[in-house]
This record gives sequence, structure tokens and C-alpha cells, in this order.
Amino acid sequence: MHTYTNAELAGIFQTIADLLEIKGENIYKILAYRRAAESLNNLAENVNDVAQRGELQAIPGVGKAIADKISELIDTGRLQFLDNLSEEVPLSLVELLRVPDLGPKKAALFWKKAGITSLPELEEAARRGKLRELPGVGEKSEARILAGIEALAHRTTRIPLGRAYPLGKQLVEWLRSQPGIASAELAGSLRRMRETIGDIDLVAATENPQRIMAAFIEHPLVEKVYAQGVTKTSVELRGGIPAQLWLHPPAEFGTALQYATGSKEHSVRLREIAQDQGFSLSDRSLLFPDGKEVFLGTEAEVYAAVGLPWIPPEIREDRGEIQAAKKGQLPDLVEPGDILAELHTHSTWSDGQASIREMAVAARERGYKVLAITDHSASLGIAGGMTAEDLRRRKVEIDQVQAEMGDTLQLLQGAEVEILADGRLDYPDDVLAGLDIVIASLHTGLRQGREAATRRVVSAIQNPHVDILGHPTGRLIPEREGADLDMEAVFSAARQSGTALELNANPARLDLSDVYARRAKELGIPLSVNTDAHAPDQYSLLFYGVATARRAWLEPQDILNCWEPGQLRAWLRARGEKRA
DNA sequence: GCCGTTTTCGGCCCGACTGTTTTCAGTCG
Repeated sequence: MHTYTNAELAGIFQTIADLLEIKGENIYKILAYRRAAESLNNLAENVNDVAQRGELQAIPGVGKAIADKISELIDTGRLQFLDNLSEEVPLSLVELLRVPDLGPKKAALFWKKAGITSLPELEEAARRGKLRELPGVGEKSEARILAGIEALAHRTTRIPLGRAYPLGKQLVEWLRSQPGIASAELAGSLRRMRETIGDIDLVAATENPQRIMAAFIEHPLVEKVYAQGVTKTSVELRGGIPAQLWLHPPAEFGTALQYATGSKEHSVRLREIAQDQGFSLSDRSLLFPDGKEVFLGTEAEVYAAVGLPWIPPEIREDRGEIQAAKKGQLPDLVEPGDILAELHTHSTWSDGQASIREMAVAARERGYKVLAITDHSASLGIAGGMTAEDLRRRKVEIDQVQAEMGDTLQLLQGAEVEILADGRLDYPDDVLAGLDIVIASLHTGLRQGREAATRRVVSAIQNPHVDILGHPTGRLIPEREGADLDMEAVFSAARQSGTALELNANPARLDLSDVYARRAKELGIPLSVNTDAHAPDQYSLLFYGVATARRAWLEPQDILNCWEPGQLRAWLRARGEKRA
């Protein structure tokens, strides 16, 4: 019995798809492997559990053949099919596909005609000018490949949302300010608000693309121009972030924006529906068999054309949104304005940079009705954690600020208490009982094994004083994976005790992830979207948390922070009474 | 290889751009 994470299995099937593609296998077979891999990545439940129940074929895109392969991997830790395949096609060829503009056909060519099987060999051949001797490869291609290899070496794979979004927004606003631009929007994974993005996609509507493109490549953020066309231009921004701008006439803006937003999988589904209804859908238009072409200026018209309501970009991932839209059952997604409470903040009593009063005033200005001050507990020395005595003194200050705020803002006495290495909490129960709200979080010992880490988190969840599990996995994007947790065990414990799970809004965390948060919702576990603000300006990070909550299909009733103060206090009180 | 209120067999999305080409193949999103 071998255990794999969903991502590991997905990676194996992606590799199989890559190898088959280099081999020149039927494209639809390859797509089937890719679809199965994508599906595994989107699966919130661990695939080992699904396998144990014998329900692998219930996973979308997994049929008998792939289900058998998953079972073989879990049973034996190996896959005969892959072993045989890699005898035929060297595994190391897969890394060539990471080079931009180098696909399976070129990889096969380099391998068969020049004996190249790895990235270093490819680089060497390109340097010596050997590639240009091959059919269909010229000097330009050779230079591009060399440049691509160099770019790979110093590119941080995917870009965190928090880094890309401000840049994207700046460019969109610049576009909108240009004369002759009818509209401009973010597109791609950035508009869908994925936690990391590959490049910044922009779409704008204009009748004068030449002039806009010319101005775009002169923008101060643009460092390099990869490719420039009339409808599409690819550039690299300062800091090595790739960006693309598509320009379309205003009449085509709807189809263009839909197309550029994706996801690819979502758009494939839309096109299938269009095909069924007897027309084809492209980024330009709807095309009917009699040659009639229909242009659509808004996305809503595109969706209406295939008989669907407009679908919010954040859920366009082919994770059931098309089916839900067909049935008129799209979720009523949470919006920033629905958030009435911030339940995870720090003040100068631990590692925050602002006083309780400053945090409270700023919260009131944002229109919040409830603010919890949740400073760190003592053992987190690096963050100036508070002793029980500190808590008593802080209470006096919170009470003072509360008196100043009157009934405009309700302050909650809280703490973010460490979950210690052995699973105990950093404050004794009688101290926890004296607080209005308790968040329990992991900050240390994240490299413990799966069993120990899970036991730790589960025991914190089961402590009746704990209301919210803070940033549950402890991951940091992009550099740290987070604790290796058996998430199903965590969910099951949370469901049983009614403990809420946090969706930490900091773009470096976004923890729980969209996939896990959606799973939690499905299980009826309450979620709490918080910024973990250490200063008033960090309240604005809420935007990223809400976006991720939307990706998780969360509605206001699923989130503590959207509840009216009375309902929230009643929930906290009820948990308090259960403790007593 | 997957999948089905048309189907268990025969489909499976579409177009732009680039480079190396005299009409197209490969890559990308």
C-alpha cells in the first residue's frame, strides 16, 4: 500500500501525457490523460480514500484504464505502463517541453535526429549552432530556444496573486485612460483570481489596435517584447513577469474577453454546448453553418447565446459551474461588502504595528461591526507572544477602546494561540475560557510527519475553547508547502466539534485553499475569512480572501464574518457554554 | 482514453502568430 498526494498522481499522468505526445500518440488519448490529471488536482478528497471505496471511476475523466493505473500505483508503488513507455521515450525529454515555443514535435525532432534527450544537451547543441541544421529549424528558432532555456533558469515558476494583481490593475487602468479604448479588463487566471498566475492577460476593445499596441510596448513597466502582432502582443514586465495584451473591435469584446479569461477547460465546455446547438464559438464571433457570423460585445451575451446565465470568472474552472448554471443553481457568491467582521488581527501587544485604538478606528472606517484582537500567545517568542498576565492588562485597554467606540464597533477579546509540538495549546483552559474568541494556529514544527501533524491539529480542533483553526495548513506561497496534514481527518474533526476553519486572506497564505474551502463548505463546516492584519493598511488584503472564497463557491451564510453581530456572538456564546 | 435526455461507437474547440516556408507545421492560450 503506497500513498500518493493528488498532486503527485496528477503529475504522473501529466508526465504520461507528455511522453505520449512526444511519441506522437493520438491527441485525444493525450487529452484524456491531461483531463484526468487536472481532475485529480481539483479533487479535495484524497484519492487514496476514493480508491479504498472503489469509486475512482466516479472522478470526472477517470475511466477504467486510468482507474486501474491509479490502483496499480497505490498497490505496488509502480506503474508498468509508465516503465514501458519510458523505455521507449526517455523521461528526461519531458523537461524540454518547459522551454517556451518548444512543443512535443520539436522535442521528438531533437531526440530522433540529434540524439538530444535532456535540457543541458539541448542547450549545448543550441550553443554550437547544431539545431539550425535540422529540418524546419532556423537561426531564429535556435536563438529563441537558447533564450528560453536561460529564462527558465531564473524564472520563479508561477507568480503569486498578490504580486501580479497590483501590476495587472495598473495596466488595465492605463489602458482605460488611453484615447480610443472602449473597454479594458484583466483576463486569464488573474481575472479568475487563482492563487498563482502564469502571466498577466489583458483584453481591450478598440478600433485602432496599431496605435494602442505601439503605446503598450513603450509602457514604463514593459521591459522586453516577445512578439508583437495587431491583435496580440506578448511582453515581459519588469521583474520578469510575462504579460499579454489582446485587442479586439468593441463589437467582439464579449467573445474576446470570455475566451481570454478561460479557464481553457471551462471554455471547451462552452464550445461543446455551442457545437450541440449548431454553431461554433471563437474569440471573434459565433459562426453558423450557413456562414452567418454574429458578434457579441458583452460576456453576458456570450453566455446567453449558449443558454446560460453569466458565470462569475472565479468559478470558471470546469468544476461543475456549467451544470449548476444550466440548472439555474449558481451560488450567490460572497462579495467584499458582505464582510461585517474581522476576526484575526494583531496589535502592538504582540507583533502588530498599530495600537488597538488604531486598529479599531480603521476597522470602523471600513464599515466593520465587529473586530477581534487576537495577539499571539507566549511561546511564539519571535512575535512577542503574550503571557496570561499580558492578556489581563490588554483587557483593560480593549475595554477602554470599546467604551470610546460605543455601539459603532464591537471589540472581541481574542488570542491566536499556538498549537504546541505535542498538540497542547499554549494557554491553559482557564485562560482560554476567559476570552471571547480563540484562534488556534500552527507556526512551528511544520515539518513533522503526516500522522504527528494531523494529530496535533485535530486535538486543537477538539479543544472546546478553540473557535477557529487559523491558516490551517501553514503554507506560504510560493515557497512553503505547509504541514503534511490528512485533511479529511481535519475536516471530520471540525465537522464534529463545529469548529470553524479559517480562509486566511493574506495572498502569501490563502489558506485554506479554494479547493479545501469548497470541501469544507460541502461538509457544512463554517469558514472564517480574515486578513490576519498586523497594521490597518492590511485590512485591504480582504479582497484576496474574498476572491478565494468565491473560487470555493462560498456564499455569505457559509462565512462567520458575514453573519450579523448578534448571530456571531450567539454562535461564540453557544460554543462557550458547551465548554463550561 | 473518456463519454452519452440524440449515441456503448465515433466523436472529442478554435484561431492567431511565428518561422521556415512557396502552402504549411508547430505552439500557444
